[in-house]
Amino acid sequence: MTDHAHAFCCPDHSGAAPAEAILAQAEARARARGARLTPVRRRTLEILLEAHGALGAYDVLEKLAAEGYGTQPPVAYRALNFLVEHGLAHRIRRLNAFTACTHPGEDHRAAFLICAQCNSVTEATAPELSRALHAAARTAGFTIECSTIEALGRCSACTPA
Amino acid sequence: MTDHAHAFCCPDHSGAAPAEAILAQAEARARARGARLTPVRRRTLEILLEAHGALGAYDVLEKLAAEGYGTQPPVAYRALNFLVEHGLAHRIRRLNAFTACTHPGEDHRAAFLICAQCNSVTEATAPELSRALHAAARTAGFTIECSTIEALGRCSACTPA
DNA sequence: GCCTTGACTGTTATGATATAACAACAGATA
DNA sequence: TATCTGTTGTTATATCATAACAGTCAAGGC
Ligand SMILES: [Zn+2]
Ligand SMILES: [Zn+2]
Ligand SMILES: [Zn+2]
Ligand SMILES: [Zn+2]
Repeated sequence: MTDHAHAFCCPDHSGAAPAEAILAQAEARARARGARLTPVRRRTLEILLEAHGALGAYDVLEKLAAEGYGTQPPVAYRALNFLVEHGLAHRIRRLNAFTACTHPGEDHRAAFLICAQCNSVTEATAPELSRALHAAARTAGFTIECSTIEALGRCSACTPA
Repeated sequence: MTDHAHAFCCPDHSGAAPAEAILAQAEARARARGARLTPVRRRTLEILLEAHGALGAYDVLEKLAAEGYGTQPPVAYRALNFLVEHGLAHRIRRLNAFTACTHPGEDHRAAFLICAQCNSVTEATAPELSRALHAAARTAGFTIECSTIEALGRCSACTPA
């Protein structure tokens, strides 16, 4: 499990309310792009939303399998990749894991803040950051297609006051 | 092979000269930190420096093994992790690969520009970028310990004029 | 001198992550 | 109906990474 059991660690998951709103947004976004949020895909997104922190593909697979979906790795990877391609989830490379996008619909270039203590992953929208990266790339004559920004450290809940 | 054979693709490797300078810097830096740049470790760094683009651990292992060093994965991973820990190499997470640091000695937080066409990896020092990331984190009450910034796209050599 | 210690290198074995290739099916379309 | 496309599922395999243990060697204490 890439997950963890700690309570009240993830600011974004302190209430269950936003999950439904995010699912509705996701549904709308998928439809708008001509993509189908099929049962496995939707359930995969729900699983990510239910999780505190990011989940590994095999963690997701375990849950899907237990619910009667396919039992083999491609089932999870396909659903996860679909979600990532459509901006409904993000891949956290440092963790070899995935997390639901906390604000789908917006066209965002986010940075991920990974808490080394409670494993929570916070998605920080940072337009300035994106701008700085593009500027640095331009200086090198490099054209960015996509980027990954991840930081490891302590979240606010895990930082002693 | 994570490597590639394309000629004149990597601006940083167009001449062989800098490699020796970097090795000398690396040696100095290691000694200054009380670390030993042993034969395997040094050779591993050389292998990374000789490579265009980043190399996977098993690519490095293959070369080490061919030269009489150990033949098993831990040999490569240990040397690579040593180099990363001492700032002499970097891990490129998107590629599951490693690249030599092109300017060891400086205490830098770099961004990596990965060319999707020629596989070259350019290390861009970007103080503003680092500053923006720390600012974004601070807003979220997050304290950064270390960070990863990687961009995928086209390098200058692979961009049609 | 000789023994202990700690860092280093090598091994075997295993674990964790990810994809290729193929078969079956369902809804859309002509 | 026949066909096409996208989706799901499977088996098998590839790729990346680490745990645990054994042998080597040089430095420092006795
Ligand atoms: Zn997002
Ligand atoms: Zn935390
Ligand atoms: Zn560097
Ligand atoms: Zn290129």
